Formats: sequence, C-alpha cells, structure tokens
Amino acid sequence: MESRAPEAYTAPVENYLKVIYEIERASGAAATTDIAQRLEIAPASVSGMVRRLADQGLLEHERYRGVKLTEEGRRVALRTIRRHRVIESYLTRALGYPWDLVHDEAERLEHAASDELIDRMAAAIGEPTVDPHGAPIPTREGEIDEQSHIALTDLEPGEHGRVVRVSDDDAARLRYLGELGLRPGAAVVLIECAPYGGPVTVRVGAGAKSAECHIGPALAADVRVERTE
Amino acid sequence: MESRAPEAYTAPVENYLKVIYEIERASGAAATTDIAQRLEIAPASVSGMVRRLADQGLLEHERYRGVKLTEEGRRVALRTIRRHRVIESYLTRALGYPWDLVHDEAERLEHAASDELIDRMAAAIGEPTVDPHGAPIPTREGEIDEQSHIALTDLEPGEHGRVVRVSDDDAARLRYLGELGLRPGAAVVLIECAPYGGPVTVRVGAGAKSAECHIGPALAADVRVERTE
DNA sequence: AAATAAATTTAGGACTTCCGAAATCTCGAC
DNA sequence: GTCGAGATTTCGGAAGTCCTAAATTTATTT
Repeated sequence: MESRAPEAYTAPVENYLKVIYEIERASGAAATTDIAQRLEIAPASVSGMVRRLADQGLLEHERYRGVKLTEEGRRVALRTIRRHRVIESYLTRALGYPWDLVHDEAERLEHAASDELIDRMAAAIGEPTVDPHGAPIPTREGEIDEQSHIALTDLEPGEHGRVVRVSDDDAARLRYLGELGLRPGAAVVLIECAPYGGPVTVRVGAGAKSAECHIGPALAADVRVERTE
Repeated sequence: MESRAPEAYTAPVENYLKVIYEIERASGAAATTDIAQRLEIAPASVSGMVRRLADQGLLEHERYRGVKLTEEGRRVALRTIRRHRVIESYLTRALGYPWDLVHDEAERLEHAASDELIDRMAAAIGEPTVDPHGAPIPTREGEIDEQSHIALTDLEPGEHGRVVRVSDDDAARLRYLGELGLRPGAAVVLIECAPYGGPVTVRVGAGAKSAECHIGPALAADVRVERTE
C-alpha cells in the first residue's frame, strides 16, 4: 500500500475515527451499534476493528460501554474531516460541482490526498472556514469551531432565522433542499409547525424572491439555523 | 470498499494493468519479473495476481511466457493512465504544483477520482493532450496518440532537436532535469556523446539564455526528443 | 547431453476488513 | 431478584494482497 505520508492510516481506519468523532460529539460516547449503523457494516465487524484501534492507542474502549477517542485518535479524525470539507469546498468553488455530488467524491479523495494538496486547495479558494453545507472546517492545527445552532423547528412561529448548516450525506435530499433555496446563508421565517408529525411551513428568502414551502418535520430538524433580529 | 462507479477495480488491479500496458508497449509481452520490478513487489505475488486477472478476463497468460492484456484489460489500463495524466496536468496548471511532485500525488488520486472529476479537471485546463512530462493523455474513449520519439543520445553531434518527453517516476531526477531546463518543448543541440559511458554534452535552450550541460548517458537516453531543422 | 543459471510457479503464512451465527452481557420491567 | 429484549462480543470463515522459501521449468553454457 502506497502511503501518503509518514502518517499512514488506512481508509477504513480514517472512516471509523471520523464517525466516532461525530457520534462522540453528539452523544458523549460512541456505541458499537451506532458506529456500525453510520458505516453501514455489521456490529460484529465494528467490535473487531475497535479492538485493533484501541491496541493502536487511537481510542479507549470500555466493554459494553462504547468508545472514546484518545488525543491521537481525535487528531486523525479532525485531519480527515478537514480533508473532506476542504475537498468539498474546492470541488464546489473551483470546479463548479453541484453541492449534492461533492460528498461522495470527497468521501473517496479524503483518503488519497496529501496534506500538501489539501493546503493548496484551501489556499486556492481563500482558506474557507465552512464547507458548502455549512460545516466548519478544522484548521491545519486541528482546531475546529463547532458553532452552536438550533433546528429550524426550534424557531417560534413568526420568528426569523438564517440557515447555517444542512446535513450532507444524502444527495437526493440535498438536491431537494437546494431547489427550495434552503442553503447556508438563506433567510427563513418559520410560519407554522403542524402537530403530530405534520408538515413544517417556512418562508425562504427575503423580499420579492421569497417563497413559502412545506417540508416534513424530520427534514426540517436537519436544517440548522440561527435566530436573526 | 466504496466503489467509484459501476466499474470498480481495486487500486492494485489498476496498477497491475497500468504497468502491464506500459511493459507490453515497450517489449511486446510483460514478463512476471518485469511486472514485479515495476511494482516493487515479489515475483511470487505477481504470479498469484496474474492468475486472478486472467480469470477475470483482463489479460491472457501463457505460463513462463508472460502476459498480454485483453481488450477489456487495455481499456481499464488506458482509463487509469488517462486519470493519472489528467491529474498531473491539473495539479501543475491549476494548483501550481512543481512538476516533480505531481507523479506521487496522481499515483494515489487516480484510484479515487470519478470520471466526472477527471472530465471536469480536463475541461478546466483546456483539455490538454499531453501531461507535464510530455506523455500523451488518452481520450475519454480510450484512444491514445503514442508519439514516436528518439533518445537525446540518438541525435548526431551538432544536430538540433526539441525535448518531447521525459520519464516521470523519479522526483529527484525530474527536479534535476528541470534545473537544467530539460523540459518538454525545450530546444536542444547535441554537442558530444563521450564514449564508454562518458558524459553527454548538450546545449539547452535557444539564443542568449541557452547553456551547455553535461549529463550521464542513462539520464540522456531517458530524455526523448524529436529532430528539428 | 548434462550442469548451471535464471525465471516462474506453488505452498504455506500473515494481515486487514468484512460477514453471519452463536454466546454473553446489561439493564429495565416486573 | 429474575427475566428477557437488545446490545455487544466471540468464533469461524471469506476475499484480497502481500510475503518467504521451496519446487519447477526454461534457457544457456560447456
């Protein structure tokens, strides 16, 4: 296997660390089942890999309790996330990629690109701090500015907000959000949240080109916003 | 393993096919030992892989006689070569990569990039027909224009030529050639070829900024030129 | 024609990453 | 406290890619 640098972790290892970082951030510790679900592999496979990663000092594992990354594991995870998001940003801004396709491409390139390439890409598009979906890009040094944001559905009816981030892992869903204008930066007003899983009504955009749309509550909860005014 | 497309060959498979294509072009058929040497792996490993590739219909193997690619094998090889060379060209022209570093980067990215990405890169830099080292880039359809060229050392003393291609697989050597100005397009005049493995004297460049240099015969033979005037 | 050298293949292992099936553990309900 | 559902781990196995060492085949030399 050609290594990319003195630092050579395999693609699966980088993927494990990446999703563990994200689960840990969301829930404190990453359970085997959650990891398996995110990676779309069998839980049994995760058990085996987790043991090896623990042996390598990338994470700590309490049996039946889940895993936590070590400093080194976190560093590798953040480096991988930086790669992913820089690549997504570059493909969008420099090569005109539609925003729903960049995720899959980045998912593969992130394991092959050198630090040199990532830095050149970042420089070429002006050192962006967030990717096309609004996710923050860790710095070369591994610092990440995890913004706090609320779900679109957390707004009160009538309240104004601005989209800061959407989840990027489903191309079709992203395309749909794009058609509705629900991209990072878009101004929104929550009109109504129908109860019992009913549709969420939102006004998207400002002024003359604004439009109302109705989306499901699960989708709406994945659109992260900040309050404005 | 995430696949890149309906067409999913592993990185090692693509590398085998690529070097087999090149050896076959140079010598008619690719011997196990040659393949092993180019891939820097043990000959025994090649035997095993060759059998699998033959089973998959990518090449034909006559025991103890070497291998030849099938139509399908050739197609995959040329697609991989196109990827490699488009990536090299893009890194050089769009991201300012020094020409001695692009080979290693492309060697990894060629297995991860989608056809879509390759096409966008090619379009972004104006559909180049040769890479930074002068090697021809196969078309999307798998056609390649293998130019005929002679070694620098095939020129007669006093004869003029133009560099069309240099070999790209050794970064340090490439950097050296670059310092001497021996890049594709450079005008050269062969001054003298000392006998018995002696140095080759060449005038590089035209007019006032031309300079004479002395290089070893092995290096000189790897600088491919065409006659001018 | 036999001996030697070189190229090639086979045999037996190692490592990584995945799987399904079976065993084990945890924790809340009763 | 026990039970069972659900989560987790262990076990045995497969595929891919590589290795070294030993056996075999081909080519060359004498």
